[in-house]
Amino acid sequence: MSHTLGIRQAQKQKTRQAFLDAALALLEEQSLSSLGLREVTRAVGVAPTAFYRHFRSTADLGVALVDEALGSLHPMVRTTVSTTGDSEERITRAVELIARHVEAYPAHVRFIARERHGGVQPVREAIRSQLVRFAEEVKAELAKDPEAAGWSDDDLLMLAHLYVDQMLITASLFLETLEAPREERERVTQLATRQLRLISIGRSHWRD
Amino acid sequence: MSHTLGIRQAQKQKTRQAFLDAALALLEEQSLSSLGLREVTRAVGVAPTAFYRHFRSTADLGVALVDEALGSLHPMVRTTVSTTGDSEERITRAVELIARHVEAYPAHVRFIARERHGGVQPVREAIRSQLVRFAEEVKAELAKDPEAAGWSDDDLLMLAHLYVDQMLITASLFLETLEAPREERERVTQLATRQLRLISIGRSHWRD
DNA sequence: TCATCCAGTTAACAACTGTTCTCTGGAATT
DNA sequence: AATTCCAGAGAACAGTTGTTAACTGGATGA
Repeated sequence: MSHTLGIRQAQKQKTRQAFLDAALALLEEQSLSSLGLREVTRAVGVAPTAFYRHFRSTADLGVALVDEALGSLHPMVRTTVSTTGDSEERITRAVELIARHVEAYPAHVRFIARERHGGVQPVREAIRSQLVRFAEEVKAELAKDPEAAGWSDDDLLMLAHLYVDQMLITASLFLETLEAPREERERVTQLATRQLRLISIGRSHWRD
Repeated sequence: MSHTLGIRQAQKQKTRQAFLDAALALLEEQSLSSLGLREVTRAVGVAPTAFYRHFRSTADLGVALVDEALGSLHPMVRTTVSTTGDSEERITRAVELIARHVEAYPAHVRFIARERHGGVQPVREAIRSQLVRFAEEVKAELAKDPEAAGWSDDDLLMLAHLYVDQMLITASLFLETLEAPREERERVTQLATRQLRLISIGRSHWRD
């Protein structure tokens, strides 16, 4: 059910996407709070005033970038944590999936890591609410596991947050090794795997 | 052995500290990469050119702030992780210490959390190297514990990094609840405590 | 006491910023 | 075919930015 957009709407979405792409590129070497409106329009090749047709401010643009970077990631997270295979299998699968994602969308990952605690409040809030959603989804998957028998809701959510934070830490570690020899990337893989393994062990002995 | 500084050097250090304080205050609502030199001098109440007598650039100032925020924290971390009391006792002690520190130096903590993945490379590097030092120190303390028998150096460092990252996550959580009712702060305390407990359980079953 | 030093000042520079108002030309609607 | 709509352009605004050069006056060391 794809409703064909008019020529006008299509062009508008195209320029809007150009804004997002240009901003993301510029944000590899600075923070959102120093990103200028004119800077972005210059990179897109458009008049400064055109910016206002799409965004109220650079903060607004930032919120849109959060949606682009995290919005489409929810199904992926769900299926990754889903209960197929044994613990060790799931861990290596998760770490590899993070590595692939960082390689495929480095700018998105960098943006999220940078602005999660960055200087623009609405963007921080947008990221925070997405991460809370992730944690809730992970919790829902964890609850399906037979190992979760006897776990309180609070404890499940606690573990889910631990996993989500660990995911972000691992992603930003991979980011740093993007231009490093694969020996370094292997080291990060091993580290993240063992950290997840330790958490997994703690999980299986929690009820004691 | 305190060598009395001349009037001149004393004044210089005083204004330098005024720069650091003013910058830290301004950085509560923005990132370092958007902090202007004139903005800082205006806040200090001094001519723009005076800035160059102390720092080459705002990035340089940022590195100095990293030292101020983390440099004096090493002994505290050492004694916190040190092996006195049982596991549960150490955990509650650590969480409370983090809470106190965030309350006492919120701006420092915010600065570190913000600029750890921020847009200024030299500052990121400075923070990274300090965190590596923390991890090494935590590792050294962990090694003293009888529970560390049979642990490889790599595994000890892996656990140490897990603790350091967890420390930062907890600190930034407390930061968000600074102006919230103490009910919220209590919730964060409980969450952080249980996460550390789970890690601790994983640690004690690691050798299996 | 006198010459040196140097933290902070003053003035000026070209370049840049966000935002407003007015205009245009092609798509969309009637 | 005639009218409305609206994404983007153009020009102008008052303020801001980092950096340079030449200066002042009080602390410093001979």
